[in-house]
Amino acid sequence: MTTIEQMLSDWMRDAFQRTLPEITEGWGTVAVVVTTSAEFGDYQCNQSMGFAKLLKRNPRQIAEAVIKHAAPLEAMAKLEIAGPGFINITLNQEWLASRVDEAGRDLHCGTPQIGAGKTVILDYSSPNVAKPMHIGHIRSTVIGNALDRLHRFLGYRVISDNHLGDWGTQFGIMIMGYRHYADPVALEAEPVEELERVYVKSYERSKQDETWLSQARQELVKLQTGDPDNRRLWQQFVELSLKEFGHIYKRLDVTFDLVRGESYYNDRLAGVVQTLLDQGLARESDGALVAFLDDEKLPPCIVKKTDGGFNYATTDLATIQSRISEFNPSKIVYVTDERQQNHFRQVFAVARKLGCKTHLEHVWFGLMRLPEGTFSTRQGNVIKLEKYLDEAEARALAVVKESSPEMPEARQKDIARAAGIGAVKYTDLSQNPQSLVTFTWEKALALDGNSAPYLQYAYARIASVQDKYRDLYPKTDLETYPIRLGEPIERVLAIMILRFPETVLRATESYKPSVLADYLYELASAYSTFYQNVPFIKAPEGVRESRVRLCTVVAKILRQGLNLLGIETPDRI
RNA sequence: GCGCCUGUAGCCUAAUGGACAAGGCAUCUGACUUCGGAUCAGAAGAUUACAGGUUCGACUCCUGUCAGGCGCGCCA
Repeated sequence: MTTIEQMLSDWMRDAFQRTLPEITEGWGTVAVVVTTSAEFGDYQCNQSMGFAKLLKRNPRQIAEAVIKHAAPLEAMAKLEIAGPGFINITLNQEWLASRVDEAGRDLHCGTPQIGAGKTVILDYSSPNVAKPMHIGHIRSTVIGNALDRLHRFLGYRVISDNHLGDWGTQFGIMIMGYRHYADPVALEAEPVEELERVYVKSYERSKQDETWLSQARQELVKLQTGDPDNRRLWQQFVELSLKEFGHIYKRLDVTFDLVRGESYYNDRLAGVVQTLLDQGLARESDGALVAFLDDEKLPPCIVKKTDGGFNYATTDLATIQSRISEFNPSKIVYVTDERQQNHFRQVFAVARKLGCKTHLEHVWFGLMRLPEGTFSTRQGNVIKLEKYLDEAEARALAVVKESSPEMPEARQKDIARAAGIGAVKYTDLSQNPQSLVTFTWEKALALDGNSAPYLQYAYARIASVQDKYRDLYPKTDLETYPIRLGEPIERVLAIMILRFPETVLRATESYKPSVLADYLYELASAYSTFYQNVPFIKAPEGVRESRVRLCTVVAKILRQGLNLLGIETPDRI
């Protein structure tokens, strides 16, 4: 299966090549794109202007010649030239209807399986052990998970890996804090909260108390050299943290294929540094071992500290090495906040010097802030993720109770959960990840307008149309009626349906789930117009069945699309 | 100081170098004795931070300025 955009682009390129044989290169730029406005048809090609410049010819004449040379195409209803030389394509009505029919039957709604046979590793979420997840973790988790689902949908073999921060120097401080300050009762009730509390307390003390600090360092060394007591403590921190993270991942419907913390790669660190030394890629500088990079703009990358310890760059290099040898991926994708851009540029540069051929991609997103400034533990304005999700569900529940007071409470809660969590996810997925985000409750948990509940609502209404139809016509086989696109809005819907595959591809290739979210909103919006203005159950036979079938395909796309974003689609809302 | 990123109606956000800059919130008008009103139809709201440049064509690319964010060898 190929997308319409792809098919039309190939066809158009062929027409251009026959028209302008004197041009020998640059054919890759010939492409057909969705029109900017419906008045220009369905798809457009802007290439005439580009070649006109090159050949010093009139772009409209080129466009006319191209149309003459174009091979006949079943899908085509109309080819027109407009403005300075745009070639506008209008698709054939019957052909559209048959493609909608096909998309409705296809397992992937017509999306090509471009990932078949390829492996991709997705590294996202990655919270630190012994610290509760806060609102800053939501973006990596939600965006990473959407990319995860998108890749799987395209046929990739995906290995999602939660690369926990479980091996830093903070564990010396942590162990000291735990031994001296931990409250067994609090530890029982809210383990990770308590771990964070004792960590902060121990950290504060280490800043004033030299003895404390050096004891912490010793505890760290003991841990890293395998001291059984410290090892057991550390193990406990990890387990407690994982248990609590697990609750959140369950609420967010996020699962990982691997949960390997930094500690997993500990044994490989020395080897990585040795390789760098052997290959002359790292050398001693101010007592540390440093890899210098060719790019002037990148600072050198420290791979071994003066105290002999390794740092996160070393770990990431070892991780890459390990992942490649174990999984042989075609790419590795990291989803983190913007602050790590330099770090990954460094690591990728060193990895390539070491001969890494795997495509390495850092997908970064803007930090979340408050209107009054940054989140910080010290100011105590950090919002815990658990609380954020609770608030989202509570707000949604209030709306459900208002609009469906007769509904059983358990049901109300289910819907509130789907809508609340959906809203939270949609907030992060519907905008360009790289923009700066200023957090407000009102914005993050909006339930109207361009939001998850709007899409869920559209879906639920379709589900109810289908139910109603089955009640009224239990014996009719819908499939025996053809899809017909009579009303303009039906045609709009058909075109929207057929754009799903190319949208999924673009969202994945640009690592922007927002591209898909945008599309789904437009689709739901078109559907709402259709729903509100065109009768279907009440339409005459034939038209009625065609419209119900169209609804079914829209429902399928909405469901699939929202699923790719990790957003539930309840049948009632 | 250097580097990376961001600047689009009152607010929040769209727009693979293409046609008149697209939506949502808030505001104002309309639409339920008819398939679900968390909806729909419509109105109003913009010198795309500023100044240059490249281009047939710039929110988009280049240069400079201003404002904000983030980062700048031994924390991850």
